[in-house]
Amino acid sequence: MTVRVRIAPSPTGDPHVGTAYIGMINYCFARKHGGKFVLRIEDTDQSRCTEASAQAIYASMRWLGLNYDEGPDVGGDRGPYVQSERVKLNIYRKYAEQLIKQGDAYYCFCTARELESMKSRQRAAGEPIMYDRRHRGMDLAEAKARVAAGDPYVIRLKVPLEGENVYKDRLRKQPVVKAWKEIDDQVLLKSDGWPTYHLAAVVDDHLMGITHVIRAEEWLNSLPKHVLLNAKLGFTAPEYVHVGLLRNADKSKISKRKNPTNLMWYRAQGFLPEALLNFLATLGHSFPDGREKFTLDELIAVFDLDRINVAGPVFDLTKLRHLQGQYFRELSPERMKAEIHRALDERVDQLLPLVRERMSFGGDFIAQTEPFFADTVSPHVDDLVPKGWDKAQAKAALEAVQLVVKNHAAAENAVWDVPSLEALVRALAEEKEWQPKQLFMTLRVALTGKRESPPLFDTMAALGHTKCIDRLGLAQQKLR
RNA sequence: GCUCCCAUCGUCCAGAGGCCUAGGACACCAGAUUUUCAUUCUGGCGACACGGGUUCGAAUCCCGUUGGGAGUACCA
Repeated sequence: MTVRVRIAPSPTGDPHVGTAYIGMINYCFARKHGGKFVLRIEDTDQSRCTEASAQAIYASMRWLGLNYDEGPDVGGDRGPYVQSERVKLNIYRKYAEQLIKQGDAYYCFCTARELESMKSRQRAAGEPIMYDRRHRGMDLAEAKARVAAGDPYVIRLKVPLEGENVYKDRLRKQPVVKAWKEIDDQVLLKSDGWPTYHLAAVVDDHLMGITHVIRAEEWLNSLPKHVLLNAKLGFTAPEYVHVGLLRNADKSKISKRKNPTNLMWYRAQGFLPEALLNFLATLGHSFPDGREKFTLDELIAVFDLDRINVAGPVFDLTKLRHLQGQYFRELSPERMKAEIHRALDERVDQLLPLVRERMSFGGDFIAQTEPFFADTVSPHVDDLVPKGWDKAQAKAALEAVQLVVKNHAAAENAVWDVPSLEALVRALAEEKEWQPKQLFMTLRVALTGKRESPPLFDTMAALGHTKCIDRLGLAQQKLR
């Protein structure tokens, strides 16, 4: 049996680091066993999925070097690899109807409102929250008549009422036991006629000849449904393996509020794909000889699915940065130069509008923008005190602005841009009855170390809040 | 609430009953090298969640407690 594995991301939002993590494991498993690695797009949620997001997934997998043998943009003979296209081929409905015919699924005509009140009643009563199966016993002829009459409906899976599902996940010591009565009669076909994840994934894994489904732990609870679905549909089920979820520092499931989860972010930041992949691989997997820096090919050589850790690892950028440094320093001069150019290009694009009018030669750019690149600036004390002000006043002004700006930066959805900064500082000047001319000069010197600079608020915006706050504080110390 | 999963330094990983006085990496601290910084090197700090079993012997097996996580959608 040749191994066939897949990743099946949903194209909602940015390509996710969790997809890369699971992708890496699947990729290694496939390569290790001379099998195939498939990418399938699961876009059965019509309201949330976008084509742009799918494109971003392809691009980021390619960037990482997680090259799939079959997928939407590379083809393959088990396609199409995008579920929305498969919906149009009527693939899923056929299986849902087969289940109806067999008596393993049924029509349900509950409205969203009905379901909602059912839920709130159960919550109030402290009961488990589940669909109460009110249409499960409906006569099939009657149900079909309602369907024919145009009543909106879904198709639900008939889950056994008693007994339990026992599944041996190769990563866990004990078999996973789950009582059927804990499991809902899952919707298989939605009222829009599209399949839910459960139906689509099981059907496609079968049709695409997937032998091992290696996925995140969040799916463990719905495993019995997938096992049942395979059995009722007469499929030989793939082996299901559940690996730990990536975590935030507080151990919750990794989220973009607490971590950079967007793969495009890493690319934009200049992280090297080798470093990211290496880092991801140290999460949950280890080399028998303890090595922690290795290439993808080296990893494949020793990869062992049974050595994957089930406990969800905390995703901590610190170690990634260390690895990134190692990889970066090993770059050939040519590649390093290319990386530098890339980083520089971005900064030039950002800063050019600020210095454009002050330029006479290309090289002027370096001197003009020096304060933006420097970690710190050293303003001259005399320059910090404009004509008509004394040291104490300049210091008080810097302190006030620093406070205002700090609060602004810490605010929930603050925008660090020119208009908001200008409004902020001008309002302060007005309140304190400070002349903008003098105030702005003090700020300019504090922020850039010079009496001449691009416009103040553009400077602040381009500098970013961390540097602004730091430099405002430093200047105050100079005035003591 | 209910169900399921998990549990070794701050973090990532090693440890498959005696090789464990628990090992490595990152981070942190100290020292050496470096004109400085970074790199590199050396050293230090630092964990088997708790309680019961099983066993001659438990980080390792079992049970319980506690803690954490996930699921509980016509989202995936």
